[in-house]
Amino acid sequence: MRKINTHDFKVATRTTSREINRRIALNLIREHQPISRADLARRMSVTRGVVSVLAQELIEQGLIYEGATGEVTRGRKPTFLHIRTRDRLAVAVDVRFSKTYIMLSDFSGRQLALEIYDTVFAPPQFVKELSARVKRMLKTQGSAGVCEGIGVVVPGMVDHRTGRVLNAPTLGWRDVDVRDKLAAATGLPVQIENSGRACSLAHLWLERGEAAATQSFVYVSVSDGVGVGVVVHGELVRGRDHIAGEFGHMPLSLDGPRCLCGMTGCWESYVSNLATLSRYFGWNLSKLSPKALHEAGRDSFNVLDLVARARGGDAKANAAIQATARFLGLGLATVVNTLNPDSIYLAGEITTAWDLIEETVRVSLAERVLIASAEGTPLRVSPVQVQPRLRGAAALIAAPTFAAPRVA
Amino acid sequence: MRKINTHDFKVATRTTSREINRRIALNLIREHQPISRADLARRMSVTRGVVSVLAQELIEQGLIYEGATGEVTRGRKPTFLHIRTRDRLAVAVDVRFSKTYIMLSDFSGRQLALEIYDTVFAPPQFVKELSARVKRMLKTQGSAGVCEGIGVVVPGMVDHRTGRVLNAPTLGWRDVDVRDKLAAATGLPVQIENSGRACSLAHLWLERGEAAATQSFVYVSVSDGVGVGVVVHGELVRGRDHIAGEFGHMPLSLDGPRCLCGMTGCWESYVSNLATLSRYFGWNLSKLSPKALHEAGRDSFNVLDLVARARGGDAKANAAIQATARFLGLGLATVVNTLNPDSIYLAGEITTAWDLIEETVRVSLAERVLIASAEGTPLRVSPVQVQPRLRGAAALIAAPTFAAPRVA
DNA sequence: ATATTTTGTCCAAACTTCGAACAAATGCCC
DNA sequence: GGGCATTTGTTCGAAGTTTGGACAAAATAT
Repeated sequence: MRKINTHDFKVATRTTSREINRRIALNLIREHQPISRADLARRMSVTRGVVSVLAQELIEQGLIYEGATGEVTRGRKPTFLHIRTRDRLAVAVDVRFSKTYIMLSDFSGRQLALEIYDTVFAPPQFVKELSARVKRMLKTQGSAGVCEGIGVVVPGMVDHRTGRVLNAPTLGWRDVDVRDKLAAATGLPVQIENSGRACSLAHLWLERGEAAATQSFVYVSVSDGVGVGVVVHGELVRGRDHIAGEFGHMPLSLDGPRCLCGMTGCWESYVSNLATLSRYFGWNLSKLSPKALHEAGRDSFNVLDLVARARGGDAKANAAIQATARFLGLGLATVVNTLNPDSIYLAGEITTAWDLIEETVRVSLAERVLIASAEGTPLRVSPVQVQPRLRGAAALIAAPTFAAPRVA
Repeated sequence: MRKINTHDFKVATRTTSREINRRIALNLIREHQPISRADLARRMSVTRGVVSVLAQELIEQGLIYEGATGEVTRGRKPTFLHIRTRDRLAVAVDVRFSKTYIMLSDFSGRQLALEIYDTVFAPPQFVKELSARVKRMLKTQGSAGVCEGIGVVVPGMVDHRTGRVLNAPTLGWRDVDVRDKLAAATGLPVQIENSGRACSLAHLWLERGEAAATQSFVYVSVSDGVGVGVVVHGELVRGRDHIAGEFGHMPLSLDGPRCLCGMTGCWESYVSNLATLSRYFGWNLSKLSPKALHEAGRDSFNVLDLVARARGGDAKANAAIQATARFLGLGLATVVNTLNPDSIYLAGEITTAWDLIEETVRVSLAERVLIASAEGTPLRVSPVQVQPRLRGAAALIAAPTFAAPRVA
């Protein structure tokens, strides 16, 4: 039950009904393709006549196409409808401390090309280098279709509306305009988003199958920091100042370990890769300088190695991982108690040890969850190889095509 | 940008546009009444012809009525349209440990009658007593209009969909069916909701003026416990297990004081009325038995008295209040970091000392908020006398009349 | 008195969905 | 092979919408 915003509403015109139904049809085709008009009509509970017109319009708009005819036991063979995603392209960019990733993707999130290079930090050079590489990639690899925009994912706080990077400590960026500069250099529309939120967008817009059914979920990505994307009622929550989802900096204990953000006791300071490694090596985070902390995090030995040692029987490694798992669960309990999502998705290096830590996470989660039924909140691990950040960047461009029309 | 739920959508029919626009018109009339058709047409950017038809239908449905003609400098005088709320009634019930409150309210949340009696705990007797009183109240005071339902607010966890009280520790209720029993006894539709969430509903649906503009806010009610209602994009978040909003039990420090819920270090255990009083009297909560805790909370000396002493120059009283204010701000920081609402509304006895504590709350909030702009999140105190819980109960019944139609 | 302005209604045009009829395509049965 | 049933996809009139403009009514300004 949504309240109408009397300061920002949209009245229905005589074409609104058609717009709504066209968009519903598009999403049903996306989910059930290949699908016939008759089948679509049954799913929508409208007459085949209406679907015929809707399909015609979607074909004219280039959003779907007619494919082969299907087989049925009796009667006229249906002509199948398909989503046109193959030749609609997006460039996805993931800027990280060490490397910048450029992926050419189609609108279904499928990877067509991938390029990795050392991140350039100075914003003007960053834009110059990136736009040159994007243009080259589109020239050599983009013959399959038309590129409709560039999605950029940044580890830090981003004002998605204005396209400015408010604060990305690992890159050393403060209030930097990336979107407009990059748009000017490439001539393509650019969208920019925080990495945690981008991952949730990837899940919301590009995931297929049963996972696509949840309209309210939280995506928690644990790596150098803890990135979180919150999706409520099928919509990403960005918030007044575009910082919604920063669960990483809620306190587990106000006087806990020192966090990179400058505060103490943040969830992130208990579960980040650095925290996990610190437990193993016995580092005292509060005593290390910020610079030393960063270098420690970039060390050649990382959490994946630690997981390997734990699997190899290293008890100390396992203990470090289990401790992280425990704090992961305790923090997730707050996510469950406050947002009570349909499910929680986890990503990051530590999740490669999911079989080792699931029990510990669940037990500690249950410890601080208020009612028993909420202990059953599904926890799902999103596999590392799907590159949620890059897919999220692509989703920034692809999503508007499939979103519900704004109404009332 | 909302994703369409392909498993639960609603196609547009030929009457959908009209439904949408009728509902928009209704809400605009509600906000700007008295308002003429012509003015409404300008606000909606549609022709007066359309508004004429919409208004006619709303009149036939009994949702609005024509009032006096207005004054205008030139031209034909407009006939004003008004919302019909005076003769549409709801019964609001607030069940608390000591007393049960019954309010007869119109659809604008205005109080027509109020009855207070000692709470009956045994569920069957509770329903019997309550339904008898409701019926009597409607007979004696309800001549002004038609009662369209009963809204019940309970201090505990509630499954709003099934109408069951999952767990209300202060009442000693576990998995009790209230809604259907009460509906059967009175013959009226019954809605039931948790008190924190109900307060946010009151704010969302019954507040007038600028406060009504925020579509994303958090309502924090501090009394025996901490009740929180989360509204995102104009819609209350209930969650998978109907526990969304339980910020009261997120940890500030995992090894903090014992909470009534059985866990330790919950925000509630730092800022509840009991916690504030304990600081003043030097109680050790962890050592008191649950029963003693309850009795301490029911003592004759309460937070209002403590505030009075602080105003009177009692330094110890002031210190206790300031400590609570500090923890209030630290907890609110997590609300800001995770949901980043447009504004936060505060209620409860402690807010009567807002002039004394605002600075402390703001400073500690700023301490743990991630970016400077978010420190400016408006904190507003909702005055005690407006009875947010009872208004929330009324909102449960009144809201469906004004909600946006479900579409796509 | 007349002109001007504003409100509210009315009507044809354009655009929807809805329901039913119809043509096309295919398999089954004799 | 011919008829029949079944399914798909299109077409068309009916009914419900907004759109844009015309028009009457009502009130003030000149």
